[in-house]
Amino acid sequence: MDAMLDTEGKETSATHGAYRRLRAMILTGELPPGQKLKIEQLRGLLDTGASPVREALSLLTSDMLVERIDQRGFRAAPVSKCNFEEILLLRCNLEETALRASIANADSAWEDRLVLRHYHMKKAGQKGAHDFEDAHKAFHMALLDNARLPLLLRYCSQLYDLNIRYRYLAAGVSSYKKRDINAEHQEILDAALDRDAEGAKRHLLDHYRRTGEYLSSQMES
Amino acid sequence: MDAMLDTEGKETSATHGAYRRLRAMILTGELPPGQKLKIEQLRGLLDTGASPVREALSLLTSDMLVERIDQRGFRAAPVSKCNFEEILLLRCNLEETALRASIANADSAWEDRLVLRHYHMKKAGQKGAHDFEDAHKAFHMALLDNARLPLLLRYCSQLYDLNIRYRYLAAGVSSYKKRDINAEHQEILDAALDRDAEGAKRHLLDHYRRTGEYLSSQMES
DNA sequence: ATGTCAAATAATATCGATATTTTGAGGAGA
DNA sequence: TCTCCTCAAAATATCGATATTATTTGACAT
Repeated sequence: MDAMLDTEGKETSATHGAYRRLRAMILTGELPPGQKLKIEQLRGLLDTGASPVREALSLLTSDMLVERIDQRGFRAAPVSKCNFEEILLLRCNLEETALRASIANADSAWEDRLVLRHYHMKKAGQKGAHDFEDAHKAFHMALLDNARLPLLLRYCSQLYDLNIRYRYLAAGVSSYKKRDINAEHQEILDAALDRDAEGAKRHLLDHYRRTGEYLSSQMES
Repeated sequence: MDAMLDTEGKETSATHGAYRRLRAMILTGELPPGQKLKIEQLRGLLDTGASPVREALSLLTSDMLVERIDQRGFRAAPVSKCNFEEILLLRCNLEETALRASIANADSAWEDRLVLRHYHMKKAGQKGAHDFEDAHKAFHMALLDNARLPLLLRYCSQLYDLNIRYRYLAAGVSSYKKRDINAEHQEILDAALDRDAEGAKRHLLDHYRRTGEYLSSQMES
């Protein structure tokens, strides 16, 4: 009998809502690396109870976006060049494995999915849409998810998120899009559709390493 | 002024205590795969409040030992041959990377650590000590931790735990120790001390694959 | 006899409050 | 003047209770 105030009604549970919002704030840098995350402060910011905030922070700990310190609460995960380079290294390693397995399982349903994801990403990119990030991730995950290796996919997804956090922190998404990544994505897509594992892997890793060099160069802080 | 009842006093926080105990119960199979984990039931079992139990389950979700279902609570992660094989695959991939990086950074301090861990493991194994598992994991992690890649190490540790869960579920620890793993460990250690990356990797992966075949054969259920 | 709907039951998710721990400041002693 | 101890203030961790949500039971209609 609480008057059904949730007219927006998007979130199923307060915990999940807090999780998504905090996650977005950390990924975009709105909550800067290393910042102390006080329950009370966040409780006010998200206007919800302390329990959902606390549980959301716990969940973010698994994603390595939040660190828990002894009995002293939580803080946003710190960043470092070392950490960034490790993320890049692991992504190259794991995504190569996943991509090869995906291509090994290739079928026409997967090809259809790839083409669609790529199309949606291009469309979102042209409109400068807010959901380009989501479409971009969906395309990259679609490249990998035909491997049918859920643990591996989970790790790739985690590392992907950690990486775009660095992209946001370095310069925001705009400068990233200045480079012609359309051509790079097209190359990856074409190779995957040709079931050319070696070529797809090369294009994909080049794609990541190029972004990596760009970000690394901006990170002399 | 609560009379200082915690004479055992090992646990720093109720949450962490609940986490460790639940983790152990899931790894050993005391809480079988797929079982519904009701808060009330666990609250009684660990005699603590509902909040620590809830938070511990959240943390275990990150370790992929517990699954969260919609708004219907938690359950112990299910097992399958597929899942086991994926764990084995990822371990081989990730541990090879970590081991090579560890050896590339080799120094005498690391060698000392390795020798000590190996000695402790052997000692615990001879006595049939309860803490053989801990020593075994410590040795394997010591092989990898000189890579100084914390994310990678974390993944390896997670996968290690998921793997010993299958070992417990298949037969308990006893039958595993029947095989002569001492020789295998010695080969790995010697190759690592020789800074022979290729040999160490071969012995390590053989070690895992042999265990994997043994467990796979027992898993026609 | 069976399928469907509704009420009862059980479990979860959330809230408000308390107790414990940590942090910081200020004062006493060296 | 510096160090260490004590006390106050703030934040966290935990508990008990409530409201919300799912599940089951049972009755009724088909």
